[in-house]
Amino acid sequence: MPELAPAYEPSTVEDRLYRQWTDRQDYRANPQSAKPGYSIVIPPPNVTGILTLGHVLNNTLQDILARRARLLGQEVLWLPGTDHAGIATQTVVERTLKKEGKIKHRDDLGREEFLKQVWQWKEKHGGIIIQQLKKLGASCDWSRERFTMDPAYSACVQQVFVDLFHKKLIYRGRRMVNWCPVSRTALSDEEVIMKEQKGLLYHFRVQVSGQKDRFLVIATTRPETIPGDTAIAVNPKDPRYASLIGQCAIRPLPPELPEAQRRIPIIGDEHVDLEFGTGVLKVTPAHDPADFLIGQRHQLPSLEVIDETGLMKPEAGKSLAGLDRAKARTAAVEQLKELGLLEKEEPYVNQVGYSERADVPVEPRLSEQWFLRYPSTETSRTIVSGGKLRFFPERWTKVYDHWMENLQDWCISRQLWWGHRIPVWYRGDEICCQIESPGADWRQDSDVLDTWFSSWLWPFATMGWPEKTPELKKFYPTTDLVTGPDIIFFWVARMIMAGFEYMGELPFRNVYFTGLIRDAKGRKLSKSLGNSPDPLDLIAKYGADGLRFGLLRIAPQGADIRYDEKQIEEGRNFANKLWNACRFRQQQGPSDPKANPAQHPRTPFCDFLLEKLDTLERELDRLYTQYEFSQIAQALYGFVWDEFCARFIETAKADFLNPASPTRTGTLATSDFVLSRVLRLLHPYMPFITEELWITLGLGTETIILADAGQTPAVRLRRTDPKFAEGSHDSRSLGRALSAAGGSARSRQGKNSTGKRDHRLRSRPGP
RNA sequence: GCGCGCUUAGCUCAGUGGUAGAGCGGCUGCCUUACACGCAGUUGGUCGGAGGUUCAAAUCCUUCAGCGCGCACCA
Repeated sequence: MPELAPAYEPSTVEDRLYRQWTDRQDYRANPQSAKPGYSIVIPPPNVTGILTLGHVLNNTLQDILARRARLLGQEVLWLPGTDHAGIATQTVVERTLKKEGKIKHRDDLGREEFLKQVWQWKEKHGGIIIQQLKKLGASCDWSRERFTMDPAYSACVQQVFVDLFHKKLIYRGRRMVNWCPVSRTALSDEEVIMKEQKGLLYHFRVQVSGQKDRFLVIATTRPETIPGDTAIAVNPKDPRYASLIGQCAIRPLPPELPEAQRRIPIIGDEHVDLEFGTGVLKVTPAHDPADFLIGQRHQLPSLEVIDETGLMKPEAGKSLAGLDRAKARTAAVEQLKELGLLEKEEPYVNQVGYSERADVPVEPRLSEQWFLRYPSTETSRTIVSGGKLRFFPERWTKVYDHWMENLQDWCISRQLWWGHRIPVWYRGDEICCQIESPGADWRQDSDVLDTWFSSWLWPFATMGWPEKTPELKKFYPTTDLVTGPDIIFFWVARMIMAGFEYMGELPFRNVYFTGLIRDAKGRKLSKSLGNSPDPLDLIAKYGADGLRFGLLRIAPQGADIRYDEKQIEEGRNFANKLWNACRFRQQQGPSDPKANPAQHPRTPFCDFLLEKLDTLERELDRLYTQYEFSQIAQALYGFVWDEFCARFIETAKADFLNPASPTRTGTLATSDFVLSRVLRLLHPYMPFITEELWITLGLGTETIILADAGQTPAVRLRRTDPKFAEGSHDSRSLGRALSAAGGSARSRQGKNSTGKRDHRLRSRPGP
């Protein structure tokens, strides 16, 4: 038995053990197994992404659940994989090619050649995050790694599209969508982030047609869209303006146009708020969702003045044409001033939708897109509100329910190249929805599908659907899903609906929502702020176990996490503490893997520790059912540090140092028994160090991964000292008893020896 | 505007009816024969404000304030 080093050195252990585990296929899931199944599908990270602290948190939690399930004797499948991440990946590749001077725009390469470049990029960078997860100790079944653009997976996506099309849940329509002028694609409502914007509210006058002195004053935040106005709306109940309904007004821009072409109707519409602004609304059906609806109600023409890249079109007039939206705003205001029509401008704060990826204001835009009317909505809603599919923390059920109650059709087409091509074919006026091309003279729809339209199938498409595979039989529905609340609509809700629609079953039984990791100042971690530590650096510095344990100990359920490197250091310190407790045991002679304290005379301290261990296990069982991961870490920390090291080991020294002590064998047996249990309890959180100690101490010959299987019942003891046991419920009185009985050996010796170290004291600088 | 959450020691947070807790930090002393990634001590809070229920409230109720988040077609 090699002697343990004085300090735990993760770097000498981790890679070696991980290779062993992989070589021995300890993580392989066997669908034929007789054991009860336990499964998790990984939230697939972006294929070109790199590991962040958020991933560390999320995947450590999954690893804990998976390893715990293995120790409880379950057949575990933790299914890994990556996501093609349409917009994100395409943007990165396009930007890189531009930076290298190879292209100015992806059109320079053409669709086919560009896609070749993306695949090359994926091959080169695609494996990085997977390798990083391995460094973390993730016990995924890597033989089943999936990618959302695998041929089999793509076939699932296409099949689902075709199916929903024929069910008439997918349709094509010319509608107002969120348009990102940078990515030049439509977005779903979920990909738009509302941001508060400090702007100005401009009041300008429009002349009522045929009445030289009659003006209406309109308040707007977007004067650049005036050339696209096709009506002026007032509330029919508004006594100020009702009489004007049916008349016309003269749109001021573009001024060079003859007045007849700028004459627009004044209409009455309930949507207009009497209280807001002046009570008069300009209606731009082509560039505002609300105005679009008004336009439909009144059969107004749509006049597009902004193009797909966010530049003003010629229709906007000669002084605006070609300008960017933002610049056009100032220019339009200048024009109004020159025309003497600008009444006033006042500071104004409003909410503006931003593109999640490109971080620019989205432009509401009228275009031909594909939409999905969600399937299986009722079941999906009640399964959560009825508590059959459980969310942790529970409050997210309300958020989910509210969204499900107000479902809007999902815009699923994207004007991108990287993604699943829409399986729809055209020939003249004919349209055909099927996977294979109907013939050479048919042209395929050029759009691809929203990335989430593929990931919503993840729980079953990764297990071989639509075939009835043994994997699906054994592992679907999955047991737990661990993810962030930020994708509750994007992903979680949609997976539930897809699960019911295609498997007739919920996709997972429990969802655990993690918190967001923030820095010490409470800011989100981000690359641009430079406050985002590299997990691999942390692993190098503190070990994977230290990182995992340190982070988990401060990750409260349902709340954001204030990250501080100090806490990872704590994790490392804890690993070292455990290491040394085992090292000390090792120095007393070989351990007995079958140690049974009940068969030996013991001290009261042994009994107290054994009782504490029972309490700990019961407590952990309870906490696991509640997904209270930080409390589990806290309980383990307290047991190892305070109960085992500070109390038990210190008192055990009396036995260890005295070979003649009658309770020596009992103390050794207690030590072995407790360590054997504690290492297994700690293993889900700290897989590397626990395996290393397990094998080195000889507590088991095989891996600790599959060590328990529920085979170790608690040892029931008759109290060696009833009086002591009665008092033992009060840990404080025990602490006093321990001190009296001879604890704190180190401290006493330290004090006793101070006199002998006068030379050292003297050598210090004087007071 | 609607909804949700948070506010407890200097910091980060546990604690859902019964005499205020942990870790870190601070301070004092220790290289001590498992561990200085450590040990022994010690400091520290009228539990955001106000009101109420109760024998008893950090905990339940009402209300106010501050912060954060989600949803929303007031331009």
